[in-house]
Amino acid sequence: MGASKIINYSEAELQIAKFAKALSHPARVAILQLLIQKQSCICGDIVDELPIAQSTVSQHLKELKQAGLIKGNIDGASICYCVDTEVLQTANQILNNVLAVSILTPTSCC
Amino acid sequence: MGASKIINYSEAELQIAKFAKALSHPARVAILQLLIQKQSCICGDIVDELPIAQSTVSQHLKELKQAGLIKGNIDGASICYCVDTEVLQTANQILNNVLAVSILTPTSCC
DNA sequence: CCTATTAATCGTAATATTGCGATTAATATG
DNA sequence: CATATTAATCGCAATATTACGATTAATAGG
Repeated sequence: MGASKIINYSEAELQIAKFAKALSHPARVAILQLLIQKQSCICGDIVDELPIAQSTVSQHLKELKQAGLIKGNIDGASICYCVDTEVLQTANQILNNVLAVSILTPTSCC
Repeated sequence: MGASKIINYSEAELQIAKFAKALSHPARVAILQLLIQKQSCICGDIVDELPIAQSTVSQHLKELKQAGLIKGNIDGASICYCVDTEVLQTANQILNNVLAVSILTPTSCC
């Protein structure tokens, strides 16, 4: 079955998987980077910057939004997207927590 | 098409996407955590710890291995898996680099 | 040599993702 | 009001992922 089994995963595990999934496609990483690099929010400029169709970009933005990584504000006819800094920091922290143990104990055995 | 378009993504973008994809499933996050928590490498114990079939666990391990996050050493009949600490640190650093700009500029606009 | 044990791989089915064109809804502008 | 512009959504096709049982290959132990 394609669906992931409904198993008792911890909140942290689910959170990490959710954030990771959002970043699991280079196009979404590129979009996120664009949103970060531009100081002010860019809107549909992403379509011009990347060689991807408008509908596809919109879909990727939707996924980034659902993962909570970005926010969108209506601004006239266009929509202004930008990064949710707090969420990004939180995501980074959760990941750091998971990796922390491994960083503390350099080489385990292999 | 399900395949991602072959587009000029940067090395960093592709790396992040690759690592993120490896962590984009809670089962793989759980497996990675198990490998980190146990000081010594555990082998097939993962199957006992998680409510997932052996073949499925093997598949997840393969993906973590292909992403370069874990290593596997043959140890008799069983195989000893463990985390590649250096790679994890590198992955974390690359991610931090991407998020750094966003953390420096707190709220952009929305 | 025979038999467990361990873990990879194969085959298959169900579902998810990706990508795009076309359409739609909403706001701006003349 | 008519018309552009912007971005979401729908529908579809191609492909990827997930999960599992069954099988296979390899080693350990008697």
